[in-house]
Amino acid sequence: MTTIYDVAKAADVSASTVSRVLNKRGTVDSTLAARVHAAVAALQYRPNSIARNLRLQSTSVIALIISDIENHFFTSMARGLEDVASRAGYSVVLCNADENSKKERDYLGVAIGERFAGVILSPATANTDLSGLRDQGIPVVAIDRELREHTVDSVLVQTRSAAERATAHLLEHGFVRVACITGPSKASTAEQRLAGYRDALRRAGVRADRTLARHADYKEGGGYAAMKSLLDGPQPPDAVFVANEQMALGVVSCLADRGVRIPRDMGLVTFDDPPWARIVSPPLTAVAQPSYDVGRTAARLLLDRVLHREAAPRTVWLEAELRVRASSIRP
Amino acid sequence: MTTIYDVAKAADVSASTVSRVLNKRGTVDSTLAARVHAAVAALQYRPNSIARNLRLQSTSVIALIISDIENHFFTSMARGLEDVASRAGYSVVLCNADENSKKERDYLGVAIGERFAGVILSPATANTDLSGLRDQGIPVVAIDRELREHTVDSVLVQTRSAAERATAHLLEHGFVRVACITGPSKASTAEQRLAGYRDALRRAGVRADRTLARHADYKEGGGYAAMKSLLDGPQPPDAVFVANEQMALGVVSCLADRGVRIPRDMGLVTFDDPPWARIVSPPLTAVAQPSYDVGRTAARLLLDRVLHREAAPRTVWLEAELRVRASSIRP
DNA sequence: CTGTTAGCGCATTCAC
DNA sequence: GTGAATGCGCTAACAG
Repeated sequence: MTTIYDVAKAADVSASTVSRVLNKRGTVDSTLAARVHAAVAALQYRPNSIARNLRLQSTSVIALIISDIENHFFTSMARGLEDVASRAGYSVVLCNADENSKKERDYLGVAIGERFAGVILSPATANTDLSGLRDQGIPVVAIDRELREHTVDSVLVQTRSAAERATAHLLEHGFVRVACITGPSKASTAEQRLAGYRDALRRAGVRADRTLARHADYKEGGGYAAMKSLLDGPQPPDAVFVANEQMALGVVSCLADRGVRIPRDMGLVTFDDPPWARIVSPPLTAVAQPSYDVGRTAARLLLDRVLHREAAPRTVWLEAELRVRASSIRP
Repeated sequence: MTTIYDVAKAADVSASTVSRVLNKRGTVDSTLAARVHAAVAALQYRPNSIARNLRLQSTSVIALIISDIENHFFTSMARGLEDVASRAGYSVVLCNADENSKKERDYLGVAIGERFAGVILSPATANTDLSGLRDQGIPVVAIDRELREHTVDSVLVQTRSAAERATAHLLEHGFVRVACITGPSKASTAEQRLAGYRDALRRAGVRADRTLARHADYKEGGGYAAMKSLLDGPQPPDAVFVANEQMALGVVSCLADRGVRIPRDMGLVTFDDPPWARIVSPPLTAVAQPSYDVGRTAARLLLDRVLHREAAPRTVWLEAELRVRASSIRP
């Protein structure tokens, strides 16, 4: 492996001069600088970031730890994050924790061990332990899900009120028995969306015992099973509010299998607006989260935090938007 | 920051002993080991991987550089890779090059600088320069797309023959004027899929001047535009073979906008079998790639390569599977 | 079985 | 404006 000393020897200067040239620090005679550049090119020298990081006690890598790589919300967010971060000279690496607290812990361990410049995290549960990062002074921004301890910067979506609007929309369009399929109760988003659903029913004067909710796993299979169980229940719903994209897939699939037509027999609104929501028939009414903006905002908070370590933690709330399509409009 | 020396002092042993205990090397008196563990816990010590990596001249991080994070093929592959790699003690970080050669170069630079243990890459173009990695002795596995220089391990899918089967399938089902929408010509997969399409037409005795192909960008908008251009052409097709998932989205969307019904007015087969292909109406006939297996195989090749640096490069070909659904069957 | 020593590659003092 | 010396935190020789 070629080191800075090899370059120094080839250019007939000292290692310090090579370092100065490459990092544009101090001033170097242009003749020497030219010799250094020539040597670097000739030897194909690549600085060893590991040694550099060790010396500098810092890196320029940001880890994005997400809970589901198949979820469009996260991938779109990754774009927003990367666009901001890379402009500021950081690289972003993505880690898929897969809704699994152990994997999440492992990746947090990597982030600490490798002394990443920062971590952006969609916590698997509200109890995710960030003390390790804090101890090492690694800035964190939590996204999408609320943490029990509100000691870190966060970017959240107004998911409760959006869920309420979505449910109210179904009620306004003549559906009378609206069900809700939400995510695992350990995920704050799942609870928020469920709460918004209940808000809407309450406000519409629906008796509490007529709410019809199911918890599932935020995955396709869970959505399918939950829909099936609703259809087979004593009083099947005539509309359903689904709390994420993957489960919506399962719900649509289940309804098709059972010959239940949307929206005639079953109104449908889903949280998340994946690309395919527009092309299924009928197109799905969806709550679109500002995922790209979540990523950008998270990046900004993180970069701010690097500069102002001691500032009070901030939480930014972003709005979601209801996009009305045919699946929620009675023919 | 607490270092190994802080722990050593607290446990009243030497740094080497701490190192030995933590890395389970050599043998250490159990009394001392207990003291070390206590000190580690008390001080919340986390080894600095950077220093460790510098000393060891190696890391245990594998980079997966993909060309489109929104493509289900890649995310599913990431799972396969991670399942194998993490079992072998490696962490996987994902880098999204976004079909962009510059970003790809940047991430390769990170991988070299950080001395990652290996790189798995879906090359943006066949000319992607891997000499930097080679010079640093970092193992590489190319996936999905063929490189001009066949000097690295590769995992590829038999995409040409699969494309031929898909096209032949349309012809067998009574479609007579089958078009093809493929990806950018710089991507080898796009050329392969186009070649397979042509193979099928040739074998079926269709005159070469009756082939009807469009290059697009592998994205939704490109698929939409290409379909539009086909419909507006002098002799619109009665079926279309689409070369990836994102473009299929655009194609379906375009056909809906134009009131062209699938499969009555237009047969459709798509490469890639995203989850939504089953729930659109009609469900789409699709060429399913063994994406998860591609990931696992790539991981295995990479791990093998770590052990046998000098072995000849291997290329593993995997089969794709045609999944027939309603979109290609004339009513 | 344990401690001392040295060096991984680099950026930064400090002399010159 | 330049070079020699030092240390970031860790592990592998080596010596005891």
